[in-house]
Amino acid sequence: MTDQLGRRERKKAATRQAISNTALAMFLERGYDAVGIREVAEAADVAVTTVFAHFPSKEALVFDRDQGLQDRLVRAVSDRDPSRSAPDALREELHAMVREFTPSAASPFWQLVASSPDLLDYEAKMWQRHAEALSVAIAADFGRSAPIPADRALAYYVLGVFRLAREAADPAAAVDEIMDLIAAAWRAAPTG
Amino acid sequence: MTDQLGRRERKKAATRQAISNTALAMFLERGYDAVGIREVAEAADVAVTTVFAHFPSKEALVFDRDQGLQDRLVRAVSDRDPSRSAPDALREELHAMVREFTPSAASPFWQLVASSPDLLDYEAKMWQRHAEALSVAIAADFGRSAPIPADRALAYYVLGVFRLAREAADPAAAVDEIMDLIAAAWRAAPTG
DNA sequence: TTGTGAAAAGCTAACGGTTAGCGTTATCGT
DNA sequence: ACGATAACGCTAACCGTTAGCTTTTCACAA
Repeated sequence: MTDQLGRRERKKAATRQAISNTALAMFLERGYDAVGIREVAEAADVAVTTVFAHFPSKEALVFDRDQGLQDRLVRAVSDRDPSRSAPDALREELHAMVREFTPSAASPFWQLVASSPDLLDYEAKMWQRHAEALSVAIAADFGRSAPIPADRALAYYVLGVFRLAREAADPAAAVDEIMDLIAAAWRAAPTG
Repeated sequence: MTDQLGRRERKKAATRQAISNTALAMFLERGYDAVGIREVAEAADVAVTTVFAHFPSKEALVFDRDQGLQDRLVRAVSDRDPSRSAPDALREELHAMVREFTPSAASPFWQLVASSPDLLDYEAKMWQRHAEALSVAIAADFGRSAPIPADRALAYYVLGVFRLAREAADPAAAVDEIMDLIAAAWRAAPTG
């Protein structure tokens, strides 16, 4: 578990963890807007500048955990069983994701995110950052080496399912309803 | 032109115009980031608090002009010649909009917007604010009194065309390419 | 072991957008 | 003419964020 990391990098990672843990705990306890960066730094016993040395923004403190979630859709396309269509693989993955983050069984974490417009905006941009990667995977699925606008559009639509489904009364049903639209659009996309 | 407005409201409107005009001129001349709110207030000869009494944010100063642009897509659906399909009407409207704001013949105003991430974000949110209105119009087109997730998805897709087309090498071709996808999705949407 | 360079962390001070609190003036309805 | 209130102003601050510069801590080689 000591990972062959030098003392230096271990301490750096520890500082980062301490800041992130402290911040998340404070946000969950008192609310995102009610806790300032200066307070977080104070509680973690570091300087404000150190906080920003590890995290590019206040919002990034919150989302330090669920890294890797973003790549699930890309992998669902790229690493799928070749016998399945890409839209089918995406549909299943989206079902799983929505099941985890559905508002009824909402974890405190997602309630926190939902409580702040800043965090919702930041989350939306996190997804958009992966739109390009997903569009490349989709282009490859069509046999293209680079994405055309139609590929980017499909990626944009798939990434939107999560948001739209979360806001729907029945998220699981919404995933199917919307994926039916996307599957139809997929069939209409230029091939080769 | 005096509009039976009282002196009070005329003065208020005049102040608002003065602030907006001054700000936009300064932004265009020196760049959005290089001009601070305090400078704008100074140049317009008002207090900083007065600026924020008229505009909710610095970004809103820039977009005070092109109000009404947002409703074009909603009107394209609601007020169209009944002989045409909604996707066809939207396609034409989107072609017109992309023609006006294409980067080649970009007006200084749109160059200003493109120069600042803050302004691009704000613009994106302006569109999203109209997603609900467009989804209602689309639901009505299907004979529904309230939008279902599929309607919201279609609205989301149509609003995305503008952004995707602007980033494409050939914006006009991209509009057609993407609208073909949307038309296919439209056909797959639940009816009634 | 010691010296050296660099990464990590710290401090101070500020900037720019935004807001709260509170007073002042002008205008409106009666 | 008068009281209510909208519009505006001033001051002072808060908050996220960054620049500039110093100090601590480690890695590595002489």
